[in-house]
Amino acid sequence: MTPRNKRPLTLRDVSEASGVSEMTVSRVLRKRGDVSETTRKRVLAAAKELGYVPNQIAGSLASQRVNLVAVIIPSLSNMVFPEVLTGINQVFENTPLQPVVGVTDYMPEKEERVLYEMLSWRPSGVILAGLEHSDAARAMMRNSGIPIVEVMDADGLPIDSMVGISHRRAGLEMAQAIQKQGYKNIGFMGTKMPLDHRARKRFEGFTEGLAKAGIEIRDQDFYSGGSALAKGREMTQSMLERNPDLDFLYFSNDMIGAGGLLYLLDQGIDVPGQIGLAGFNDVELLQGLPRKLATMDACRLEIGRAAAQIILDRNAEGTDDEPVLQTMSPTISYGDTLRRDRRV
Amino acid sequence: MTPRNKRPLTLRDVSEASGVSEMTVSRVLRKRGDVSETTRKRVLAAAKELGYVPNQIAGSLASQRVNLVAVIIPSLSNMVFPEVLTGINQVFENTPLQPVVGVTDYMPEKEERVLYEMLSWRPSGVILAGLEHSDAARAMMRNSGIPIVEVMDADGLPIDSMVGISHRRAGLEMAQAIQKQGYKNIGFMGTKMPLDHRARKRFEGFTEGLAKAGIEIRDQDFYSGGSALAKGREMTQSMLERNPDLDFLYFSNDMIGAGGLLYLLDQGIDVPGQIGLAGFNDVELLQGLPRKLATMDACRLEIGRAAAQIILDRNAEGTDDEPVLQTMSPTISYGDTLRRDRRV
DNA sequence: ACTTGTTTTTAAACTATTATAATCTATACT
DNA sequence: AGTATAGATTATAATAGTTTAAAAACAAGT
Repeated sequence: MTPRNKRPLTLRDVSEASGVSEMTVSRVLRKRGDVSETTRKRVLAAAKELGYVPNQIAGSLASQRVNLVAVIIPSLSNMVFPEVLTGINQVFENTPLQPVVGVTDYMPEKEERVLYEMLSWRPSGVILAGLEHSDAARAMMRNSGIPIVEVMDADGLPIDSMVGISHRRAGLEMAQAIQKQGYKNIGFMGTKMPLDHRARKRFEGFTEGLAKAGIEIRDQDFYSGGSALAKGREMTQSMLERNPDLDFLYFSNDMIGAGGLLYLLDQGIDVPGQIGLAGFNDVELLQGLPRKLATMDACRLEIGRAAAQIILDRNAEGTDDEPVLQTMSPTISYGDTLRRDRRV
Repeated sequence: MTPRNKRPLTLRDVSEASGVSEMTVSRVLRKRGDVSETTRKRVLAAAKELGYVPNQIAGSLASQRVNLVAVIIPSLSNMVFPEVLTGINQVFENTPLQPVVGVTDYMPEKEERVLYEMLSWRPSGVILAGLEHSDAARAMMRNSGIPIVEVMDADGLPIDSMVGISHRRAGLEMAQAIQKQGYKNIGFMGTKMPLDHRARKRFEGFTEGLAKAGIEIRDQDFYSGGSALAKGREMTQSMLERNPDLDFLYFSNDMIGAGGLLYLLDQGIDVPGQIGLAGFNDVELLQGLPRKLATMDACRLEIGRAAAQIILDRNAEGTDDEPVLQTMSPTISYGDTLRRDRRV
């Protein structure tokens, strides 16, 4: 094997080992430019023998090109964001581009810090969740001169490109569907809002939708932290103890919705006859529940794919740098917890 | 605001704007070395005015120091790995080090590719899941000259440092606990093994533990892909149809275990009286289930924290580069699905 | 020997940091 | 007051490992 070198290997080492210039080695390893088959083989052999790994730091500095794409999301424990990531990964799979993930924990200051860190690596693009950012963050992105894609939300003005759904509209449509099915005494449960803008917008759309039909939310409750499933159980229990006459519960996400559903089934309550339920996101988890929760697909995979594609296109040669605005339309999945007797 | 510059900003721009040398600007921005308060303020003002973001590429090349730590995990959709990440993040929070995540999808070739990519950025360390890697990957890591920490598994020989639990032992201990409680007709369900070494080791330990008590697994089934919860339901159903006399089901992870639990409760089967259940991982999700699944904590957070700490220590001044080997001991949580009448 | 076209080399970026040198300031001493 | 000197502050020059662009070397065909 290669002896324990103190000094890390450079192009020079490979060039000396193979008897050609550093430049030729560089061209061989990047598969760019013409190199005779003979020298190519020789160089490759030498590189492998030494165990040489190119130094991207130096390469990127010289070429003024970095194959990294900053992906900034609020959380990894939400399952929603990893799925967006999966979409991004799919598109970047066979390209030189590579996503680098940063997590903000829903905190604007942390988003700003992470963004600053990321931009200091001069990435080829930025994909970040949401449209709400600190002034400083916005300024940094505008000044960066690289393509920016804000994802998952379409209610607002993007800095550059945007791919998402209207959460306001999602909430509104769910409200309409619920109301059309004759539910009247409606309770809401969700995350504490100031942090999660998309949840807030859904809630606003929801109340607006109900208001149009002259209905007002009868009870509401918010949580933060802890196991969403467990919170769903607890909150549902206490809400029903407060308001036994509720006939529908709208949850701001599927996890607490699932918790609520499990609680109701436990109690032997008729779903959706006595009480209807709906969540949001269409997470995979729901497939395994005894009854399928009504929900709305957030188009996570598609959003990730579309965002990555925009970055990819923008980095291609000779493209106009026009911002792309893409709004996707989620559809309601009625499942087994939202009556659909009357046609919508 | 700053005009739309074509050329990205450099230290030189800030130095010209503030009338000092580039070096001084560099020192101010890095908060290193002595700079008078007067010039410091002037430089900071100029940098902010211009919207300058330092170029880490150039900085890292010059200083021969990169504040990135490569974290290579098999999957983001497993929830187990994001939690390890959380632990890592906690430790790196207020340090200059920053984790960069790469995903392998449990594929050795992809692991090799990702590792190569990561190493080409000359990170300050590597944290990666598991002890099984391709020869090429192993060679790269040995040659890299940076601290390597293999995590989550302790059954095998690490390249450098190691933090994890013995999955073999975990399986074995669960087997003993089950057998001690008098369960005799035991079924196993899990992921397809060739990909997931840790699941395989648990299984091996489990069968070994049963064998010691003269028990043999009565039925087993493996899945891949799809919603783990749903798979748990389906597999449990079909296994019980095949073998109605089973009195215990051991699942290779909590998610399919939860699926199995929900199915049994649905069917009105007495748990743990008629059939006992156990999973593995102690995922948060379990908190919200109607009955708490017996499981074993995989020490995910602690493992992440310990691994990060090792990298941190190794990067500190004047430290011996001794490999650290750390084996954590998971404990059984009996929950409500594993009898504990007879004391262990 | 003279193009022509391919292959390889040389020299100059790229943007910061490290190390060293130069300058400035304030204090102490004659 | 004048100057030496330590200590603080700032500037200059060299360097990191690659890539880009231009120049040179080489081979083959006429």
